[in-house]
Amino acid sequence: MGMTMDFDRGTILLRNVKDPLNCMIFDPRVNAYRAPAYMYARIASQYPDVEDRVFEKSQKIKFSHSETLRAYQKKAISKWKENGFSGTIVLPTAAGKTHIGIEAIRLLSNSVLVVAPTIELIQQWRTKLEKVFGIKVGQIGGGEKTFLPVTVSTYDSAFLMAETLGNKFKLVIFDEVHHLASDQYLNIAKMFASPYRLGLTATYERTDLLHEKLEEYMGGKIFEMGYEELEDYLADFSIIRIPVELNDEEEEEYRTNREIFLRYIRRERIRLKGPWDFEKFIMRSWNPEGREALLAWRRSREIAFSARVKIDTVRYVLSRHRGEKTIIFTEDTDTAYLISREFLVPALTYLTPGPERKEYLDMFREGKVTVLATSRVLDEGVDVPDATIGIVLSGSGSARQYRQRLGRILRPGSEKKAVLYEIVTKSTSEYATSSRRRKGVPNRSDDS
DNA sequence: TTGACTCAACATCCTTTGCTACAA
DNA sequence: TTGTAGGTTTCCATGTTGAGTCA
Repeated sequence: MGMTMDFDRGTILLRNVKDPLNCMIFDPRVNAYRAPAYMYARIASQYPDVEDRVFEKSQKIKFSHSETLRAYQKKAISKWKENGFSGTIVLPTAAGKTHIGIEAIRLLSNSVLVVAPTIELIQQWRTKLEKVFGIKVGQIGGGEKTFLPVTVSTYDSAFLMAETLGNKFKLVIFDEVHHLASDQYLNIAKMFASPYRLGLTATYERTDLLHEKLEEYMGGKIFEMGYEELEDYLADFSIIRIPVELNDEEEEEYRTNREIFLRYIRRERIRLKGPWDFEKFIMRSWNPEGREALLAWRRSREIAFSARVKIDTVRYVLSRHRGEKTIIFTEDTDTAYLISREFLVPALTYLTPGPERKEYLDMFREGKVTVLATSRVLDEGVDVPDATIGIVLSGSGSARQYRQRLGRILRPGSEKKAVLYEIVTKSTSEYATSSRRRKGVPNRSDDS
């Protein structure tokens, strides 16, 4: 009796195993060994004589198209090849990650699933792939369930259908692969048998360090290039931090609230150091004092975010760049709408319905409006027309968000010098937050 | 198909000096 | 002695999105 290998709802089922590997667990219900599907390639190479029924007989697809790649893109691809067609490539937003994906697909000429976080992104991939290869591309997610040898899908749908999709694609490409590291989505990587894997992102590292888990499933980071090395291709840019002062009233209120918060954590001996410590604080705050401290912290943050003087500073910056395309980023929706009312510009938040969003973005592209106020919606995923000026009015300490926002004003081939302004309230915790997020981003700042 | 809901998942949320037990 | 690591598995709130349901 020869050994056989089948795909069974996200696992590999192995029968007649003589010497099982560590990753295999005996399942008495079916009298066979099981291993997570992602181990497929490793198992297959361990047992050359196995009868492999995991994938349907391989359907080589001919993709007649060759991309002309830039030098660094070629290098990235060859690294991926050297690594056995697996691993993650890290490139800034504007560096043409799609081209790399297309080249990867052409290279393997096999069934492929492209996974991306939003419907908009998978549609972009779909359109692009259909155009480049001249084929029909399937889509799973966003109300569709058409399954073809080349298919795009959202993370959500790929997760929901991993049991049935896991043995259909030899290659999986994860766009914005840092999402894959989260709890549920990681199951996609585990339940897919695909031996070839490509991750793409501009921001691999996560503050919660979960990206370390991607090593096992995606083959780790194999190529990285930052903004500095891309200089030749990108618009010239600079970063200017503008410190502003709270007015007396705000200062007073900020202090009061800050005190309440600090007093509590000092008394409870809560240290806020790592990214998980804040969770602990929340967990331990199931009491009136804790709640009060939490609310106070929230209030103080709010004050720093929406300081009156920031509005005036925005006015000043706008006057210096009249007519240039400008995006104003905020952390909360209220401030985005405040800016919208104050300067009579459109505001884009998660509350803005789809068609309206499109309309605003079109107007911005055509230059009918030159200023957009937005919360976090434009941070990732959406195809935003190029802007040359960015104003970060408030933001989190996330380096990812910061880079993404910077990426919004750094499109290749642009002649104009791009400027990112950061308006930060002095003597509040916002200053530290600002420094935290700047880690790993080229330091081209002049504080003024 | 659209449009409204609801629900679930994800991401961020931080900066400082205090205590205790253990390892080097 | 001096340094350093250090247990709750979950979720105060807000923002954002995708999937699913039902009219």
